[in-house]
Amino acid sequence: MPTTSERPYHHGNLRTALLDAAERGLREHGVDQLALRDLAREIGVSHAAPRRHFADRQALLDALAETGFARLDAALRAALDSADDFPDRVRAAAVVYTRFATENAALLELMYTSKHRPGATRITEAAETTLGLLVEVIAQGQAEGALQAGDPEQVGIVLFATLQGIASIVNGNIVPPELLDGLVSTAVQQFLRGARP
Amino acid sequence: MPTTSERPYHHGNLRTALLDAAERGLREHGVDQLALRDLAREIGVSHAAPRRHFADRQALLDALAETGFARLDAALRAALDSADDFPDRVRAAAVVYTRFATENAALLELMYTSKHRPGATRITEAAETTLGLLVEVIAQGQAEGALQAGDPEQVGIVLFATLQGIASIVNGNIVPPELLDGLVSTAVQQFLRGARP
DNA sequence: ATCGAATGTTGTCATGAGCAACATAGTAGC
DNA sequence: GCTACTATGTTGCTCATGACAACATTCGAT
Repeated sequence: MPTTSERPYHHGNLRTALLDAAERGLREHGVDQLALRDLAREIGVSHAAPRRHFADRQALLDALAETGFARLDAALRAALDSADDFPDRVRAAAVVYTRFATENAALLELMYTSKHRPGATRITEAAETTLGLLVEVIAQGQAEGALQAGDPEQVGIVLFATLQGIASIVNGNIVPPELLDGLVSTAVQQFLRGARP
Repeated sequence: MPTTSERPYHHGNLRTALLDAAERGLREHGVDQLALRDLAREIGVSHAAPRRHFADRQALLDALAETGFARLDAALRAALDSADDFPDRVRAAAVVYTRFATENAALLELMYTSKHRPGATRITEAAETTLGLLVEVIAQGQAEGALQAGDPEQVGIVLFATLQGIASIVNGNIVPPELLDGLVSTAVQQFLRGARP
């Protein structure tokens, strides 16, 4: 623990401060504008200080992506836990996912592009975990007889893809944000119709 | 026409050469690695030459995105033209779109992120045109009675989103590319089931 | 043939990433 | 307490790039 309170001259938790500032910057100005040096300036440390916590810029971005998945996961789990009915679970997951994805557009993009590069296994794993949540929902739905039997992976991925796609085109301004709720609702409805026995 | 043969010293069509080189670079090394100076070097012009054709780096990226939409559009139209049956049209569009999207992953990302910034109206329009193709297919399907009535926009967007989402997660390595065809096929099947009268 | 518009070139600046050498602050062992 | 040792920050470089300005060359219309 820090000695007194304010700035122990070793800042205390630069890493966290960097991540916080980075997320704000990401949200407000986009990835491209995110400069390690800016963060350092904003926080009040020297331009090389971040390097002690993140090997390079990409490492910071990867860390952001990782926490992004963690938050998304938590939100999804919470939503799923408070819905018992199967269609309700699908709806809840859809709403929470698309909401997160549109409210954290830049972060989401990071989450889905940080992984291209080899070595970002933790991120890929995080993404798979999230996807796994949906697949589980599907599997339960099949077990309950609400869905036709079949590979829950396939079906879950398609559902996931639809949500991701909706978020993607809304974030891309191809479609106005006002349509979001309606689209999600249409998608869920069609999904339930298309996948029932 | 050039004076002799090789390099008219005014290169002839730097713009095209830049776009070509840029697309290769994009495909091979990603957007982040795409440097105007590299392109200039590769082509053999001075580092400031590109500026005559693209006001800044982003302008080049925007142009790339625009040609991307044009190519995608052409591919989609061709596919749609050679399919008469309604389900076939949906299948064809789905296959062509996802194929293009996965074979031009970096370009696609560009196409969907260049538009965030204000002023990229031409790109947004291009995206809307592409989306319009799908909406048309849906409208026709409804007219043929193959789909339940409803707002073709809503339905078309959802279909589009699903395809875009599938491409997105494949490109993001969240699911292996081998699954692509199966996913597309599942998605189309479910769509047709979910949206029929 | 001449003049103006396109198109390229050289040179410069500001900025940011990455690295290394050094400084300081906590911490563990004695 | 004192002395390493380690973690964390700082200063000061190098390098690459984007953006810009001033200048050069070529092309095309009159």
